[in-house]
Amino acid sequence: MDALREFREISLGSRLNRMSEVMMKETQKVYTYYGIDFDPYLFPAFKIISLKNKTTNTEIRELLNVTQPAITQTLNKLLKKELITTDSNEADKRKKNVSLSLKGEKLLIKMIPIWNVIHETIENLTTFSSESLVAHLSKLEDAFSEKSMSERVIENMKSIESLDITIISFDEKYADAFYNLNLEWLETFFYVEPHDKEVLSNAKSYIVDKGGHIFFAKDGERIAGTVALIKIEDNIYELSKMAVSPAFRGKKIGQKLMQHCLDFAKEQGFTKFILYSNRKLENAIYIYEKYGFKEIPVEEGSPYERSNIKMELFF
Amino acid sequence: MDALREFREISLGSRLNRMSEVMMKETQKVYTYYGIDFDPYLFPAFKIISLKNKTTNTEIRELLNVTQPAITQTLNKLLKKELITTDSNEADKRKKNVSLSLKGEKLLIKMIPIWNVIHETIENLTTFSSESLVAHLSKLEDAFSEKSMSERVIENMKSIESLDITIISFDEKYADAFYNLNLEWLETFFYVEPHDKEVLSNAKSYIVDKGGHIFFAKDGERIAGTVALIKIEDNIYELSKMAVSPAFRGKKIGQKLMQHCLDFAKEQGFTKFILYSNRKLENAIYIYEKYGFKEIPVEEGSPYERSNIKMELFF
DNA sequence: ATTGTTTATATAAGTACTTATGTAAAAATA
DNA sequence: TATTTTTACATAAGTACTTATATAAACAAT
Repeated sequence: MDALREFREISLGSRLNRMSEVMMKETQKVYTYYGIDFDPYLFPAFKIISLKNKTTNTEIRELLNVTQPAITQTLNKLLKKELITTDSNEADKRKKNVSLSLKGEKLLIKMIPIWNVIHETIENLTTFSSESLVAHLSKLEDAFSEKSMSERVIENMKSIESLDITIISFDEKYADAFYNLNLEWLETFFYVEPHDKEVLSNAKSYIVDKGGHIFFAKDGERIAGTVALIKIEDNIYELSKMAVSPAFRGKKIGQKLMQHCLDFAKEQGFTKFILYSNRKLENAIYIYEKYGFKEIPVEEGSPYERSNIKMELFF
Repeated sequence: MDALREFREISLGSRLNRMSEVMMKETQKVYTYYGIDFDPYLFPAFKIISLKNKTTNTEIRELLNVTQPAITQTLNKLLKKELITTDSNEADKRKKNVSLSLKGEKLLIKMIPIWNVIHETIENLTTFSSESLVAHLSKLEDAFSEKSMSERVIENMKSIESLDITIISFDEKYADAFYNLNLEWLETFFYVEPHDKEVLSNAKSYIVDKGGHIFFAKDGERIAGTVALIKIEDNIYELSKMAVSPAFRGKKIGQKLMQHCLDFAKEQGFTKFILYSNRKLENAIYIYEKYGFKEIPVEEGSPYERSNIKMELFF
């Protein structure tokens, strides 16, 4: 029995604190495993310094919404580890410029792939439809008690290294995989409409035969994920039906499929991608933006009930 | 701009920690507003002690999943505030029994309605459909930056104090309300036994069909509270199953229900009410005494495990 | 019965924040 | 221009946890 869970919303503060500590400790384990001398508590400040190139105590404080002494102490720890350098600002002698040191930049390069996998691992465990914050927390706690966060991250790191992902075009023998992957994804987030099943179970006639393309990410003979490019008009395609198998989540399959679509588009001389999504899917939209998609107005009578955002990307 | 939000899942640990601190600080403000000398960090341990009646360091530690020294330190703080008492366990001298002190029980009674409103306030803000944990967190942060948690709680406390209550007799359509109100009440103070659920979910056959009565306090269409008169013998009834919805506490719903029962008893020519309660429920007992109930010895084999006081009132 | 192990609690020291306050430079004001 | 106020950062002390370790009682093994 877990009292903080039983108490639900009234003990949310204590429970968030406990979860925070678990995550910090687990992140520390990952760093230790990869022989990295870094402290998860230093992450937010270190990340900001790496992004800003040159910054100050006050600027970091404003970005993180913590107190100024907290930043001073954090910077002192980073200085002690020789990960940053400071010099006094000539224009305003009260200020102290903060930048990454050479050692800091080297560490950054080592940590970025780990951060990416941590991000994907947590995203994978916390992205699903839920009716309350405590339910989301419970699911994450359950996942971590089944297999710890550090174990999951290390496992994902390894499988990313050992996976041999190849991207192939549509083949009728993978039609079932296309249906199952997409249905699983749809059911996680939306109510599946009959039309969805109709399209997914007749992918060839609805997509390929109409000038579109379907790709699969394969690891050996296992299908890891899929994506479709639906022809809108010459050289304009809709990016759609992207789904990654639960067993392959947190392993950058989505990025690989996306990258393949972008490469394919350039090779074929496409001029534009569009896509429809839902604002609820914050994480997905965040990734689309990272690849350069920009939001545009949704037209009247858009093809999907559940879509309330449209994006485009020009090549 | 808020960097922890921008960093999304990768800074989830730091972000949970920040949110936890906000909630603790805001809860402290609510206690201060109501002149209550209590510390939100003590809540989980205090709540467990109040539920368990008699417990130990190790038992609390197991329920909260923190380290044992954390509990020792928390108990020391509660002792210093004189909210708990300890005595050594005779059967096992390593153990220390922990219970609420009289002062602790009095504070508990004062805090319960506040906890209920805090619970409802947070529940209202965190119960909605969302696709990811960070989206849920963002929504809560947005809500708190628009109007702080303490302001919301105090506002809710006040709005509860302006209602139009009417009393009605049992109706099958309110059977669920009868069950939920009583269960919620039981869970606040005791561990619920299977027999409780059996009676509560079959109120008509256990109470009404055996010559008893059930009343509800309504505010518009919202059920605010309930009470039952269980027939013991002709003209002698047990006052029982009184429960007030958390959202309606602190508005004298209990007194209104009690007054209705007394009026009803005189009208019907009843000769006596009896009731069973627990000494922990000081406020309730105080109110019973105000209405003229006098304590009498509890008979052997009284119907409720948790009862340690019996009272009667002649008309 | 003796000895080693486990259990229940306490104590000490460390950490990552906090609040409170100090100091020097810059900006505002009179 | 002189004085006051604000800003940028540092330092000190407190807090709510943690890990490491101590102590005494209970239990298990021989």
